[in-house]
Amino acid sequence: MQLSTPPGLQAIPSTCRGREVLDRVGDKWSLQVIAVLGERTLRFGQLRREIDGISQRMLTVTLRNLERDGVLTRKMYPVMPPRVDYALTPLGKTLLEAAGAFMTWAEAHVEQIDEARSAYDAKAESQAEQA
Amino acid sequence: MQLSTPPGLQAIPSTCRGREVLDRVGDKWSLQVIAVLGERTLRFGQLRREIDGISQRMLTVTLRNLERDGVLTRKMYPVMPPRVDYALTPLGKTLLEAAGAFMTWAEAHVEQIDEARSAYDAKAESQAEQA
DNA sequence: CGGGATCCCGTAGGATACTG
DNA sequence: CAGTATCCTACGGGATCCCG
Repeated sequence: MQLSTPPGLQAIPSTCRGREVLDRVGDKWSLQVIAVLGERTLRFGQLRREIDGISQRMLTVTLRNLERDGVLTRKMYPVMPPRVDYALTPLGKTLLEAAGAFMTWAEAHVEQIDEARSAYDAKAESQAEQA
Repeated sequence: MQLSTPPGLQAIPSTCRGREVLDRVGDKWSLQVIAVLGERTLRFGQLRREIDGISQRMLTVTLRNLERDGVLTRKMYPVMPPRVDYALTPLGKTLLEAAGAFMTWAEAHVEQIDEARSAYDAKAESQAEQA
């Protein structure tokens, strides 16, 4: 499946190793973690409080995966009580920018999507009552 | 959680209605459907054949969702055998471009991520055998 | 051909409890 | 504080069969 990019349209490279990346970063929490770490280095508990609704389990899992992918670093201080700092790597920062551009698109069009959704649902409903 | 965009880093707008969009388009098949439709209008069966591994069920639900969101149009011809054409809307084309930029980033860095992963796993393994 | 209806399963991810 | 360990459920998504 080779894409012959039509004029004016950027193709999604469909060798699609890119999907693997999306599988990793497209989950429920990764982008939000990356977003808040884009601001500054944070500790575990700070992340937990900044990211609304995340469980400590999912925060741990998400952080481990992103660390494994080289997106962020984990720095542990052997003190009591324990302290761990998380920060984006250079790779993570480029990811933030790339994803940010997409999320900006999403923000810009979410309203338009809502309208399309309402219109679709209204039409579907009016057709349902004909039965 | 308001983001004060640090210098040089594009923030992910964390009002994060954008997550809803990602929830929709970040699933297993949506981007691939959008990608192949970026080339040209296609019929159901053509889509099915172009997108490797998709089941007809998932193709149907994916198409319905994207139609509902105003990303693509569904045109039915009342003939026998049935014929249905799918095409991107203008909204869908802007989505393709935004997502394409992100996927391009993913393609560009997937190798770097693989390396990070290998390094991480190797280190984790060497630490495991110390126990 | 282009689906809808069912059945079924794996897994992402939430809640809770315990630990160094 | 920053996790790890279990348990449990909802749901994404595959396989299969049927229908206009």
